[in-house]
Amino acid sequence: MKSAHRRRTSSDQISELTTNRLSVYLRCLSELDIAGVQTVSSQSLAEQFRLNAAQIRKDLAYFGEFGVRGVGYYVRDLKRHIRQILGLDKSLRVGIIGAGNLGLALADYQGFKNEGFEIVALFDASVSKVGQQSKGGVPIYGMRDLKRLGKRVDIAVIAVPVTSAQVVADHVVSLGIKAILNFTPASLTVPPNVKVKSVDFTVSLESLSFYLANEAEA
Amino acid sequence: MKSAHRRRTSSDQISELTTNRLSVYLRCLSELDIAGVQTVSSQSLAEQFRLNAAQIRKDLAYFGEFGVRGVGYYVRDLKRHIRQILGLDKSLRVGIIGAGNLGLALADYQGFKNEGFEIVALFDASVSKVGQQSKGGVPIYGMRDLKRLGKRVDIAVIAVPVTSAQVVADHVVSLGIKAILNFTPASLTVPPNVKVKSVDFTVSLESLSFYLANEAEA
DNA sequence: ACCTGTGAAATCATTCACAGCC
DNA sequence: GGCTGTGAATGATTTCACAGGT
Repeated sequence: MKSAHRRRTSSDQISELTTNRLSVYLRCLSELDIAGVQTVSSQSLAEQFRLNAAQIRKDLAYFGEFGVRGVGYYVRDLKRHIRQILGLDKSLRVGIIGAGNLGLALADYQGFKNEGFEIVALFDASVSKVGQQSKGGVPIYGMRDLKRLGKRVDIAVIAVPVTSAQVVADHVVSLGIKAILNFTPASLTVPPNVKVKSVDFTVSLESLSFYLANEAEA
Repeated sequence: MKSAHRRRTSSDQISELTTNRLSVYLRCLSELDIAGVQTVSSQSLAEQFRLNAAQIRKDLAYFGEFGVRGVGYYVRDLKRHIRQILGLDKSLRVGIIGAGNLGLALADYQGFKNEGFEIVALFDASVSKVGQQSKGGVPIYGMRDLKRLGKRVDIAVIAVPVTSAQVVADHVVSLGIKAILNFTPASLTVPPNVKVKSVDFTVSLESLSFYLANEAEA
């Protein structure tokens, strides 16, 4: 092919399903790289997570032609490209709001540091927690300090009680933060230029409950 | 309509997107119930989470005709129905494997107890943790005890390091547990009659990173 | 007047299947 | 022979739009 590949413009909308899979591919590529594997085919990648090989090729093709016909993809190369696509080439700073059990656990979660996220701070409304730090050494600030330190935060993680979630979200938005990872079950309202991703444990558990009640006739 | 509604049989496959939304509707209905609201229309439910009203009606219609034309849905009634559909009318027992930061945080997470899940135990391989308990009082057992107590567990939550995730999953499956909530980034392999739901924090964060890098030109 | 339940249409996502290249 | 990139086909999900009931 004569590089008829049209560079993706920002008006093309990439599905979130695609970007989620890119994350998964990336993790797999990192493992392959560590294992010293040089090249990988969409076929063998697909087998790792019961996915369709064409889907992997298509996901990648949105962003460029990274493969070599007859060979597959060069692991290092593809890894580098995906990191760049996902914006992981520059380190992102994460602030966690809510230093309860969950917030503290997230602050020390190793998976984040690995891919270049930097947990810069915890914030909590409780005076007794301010000045403390997580086991892993992430300092806890008061909510007042959020205004001052917010400029240093690219992604806000909300791990407060559900009743304060919207207030916290509003605050975070007012500081110009454009990305929120929401661990509360609240359905947050934010302006259109702010992105919220929600992780809802209860929904996940209830989905399993449904399965047990309806489809697990084993 | 003359109740031409065909009862759903177990061979109909309900999409997971639908069951996830049922969870969300349920939470909303609980709030409305507490607020003393008696009836609600699909329209007003839809506005709460920027969803389409027809979608809500369709989700519910898979399971029966719960609404009243011209009126909407009776909040209590619908709440009871959804709880039954999701299997939440019987209390489910949850065992958490891995008593690290995350496992301990999950054990004490209030959201679970609220909808009738019972966290019966934590399990950990570290001898020093066995015999301890979470702040909220969930006891920590050794991995050996899993065999004995596994019969009392309907849903296994995996919150161990990624390297042991598959081993733990195999173990859990061998005990006859049919539902797993996986908090590790591992892509678990299980028999077809076992359901795995995965919560992957890194994927969520990276999805936000992609947004910041590509679509946040605000 | 208002609201549900549901076919039909539209949209979105995945998979197939094959030309083109190594 | 093996593998990518991609149009075309299929499948899944959402939305529209309206008949029918209160």
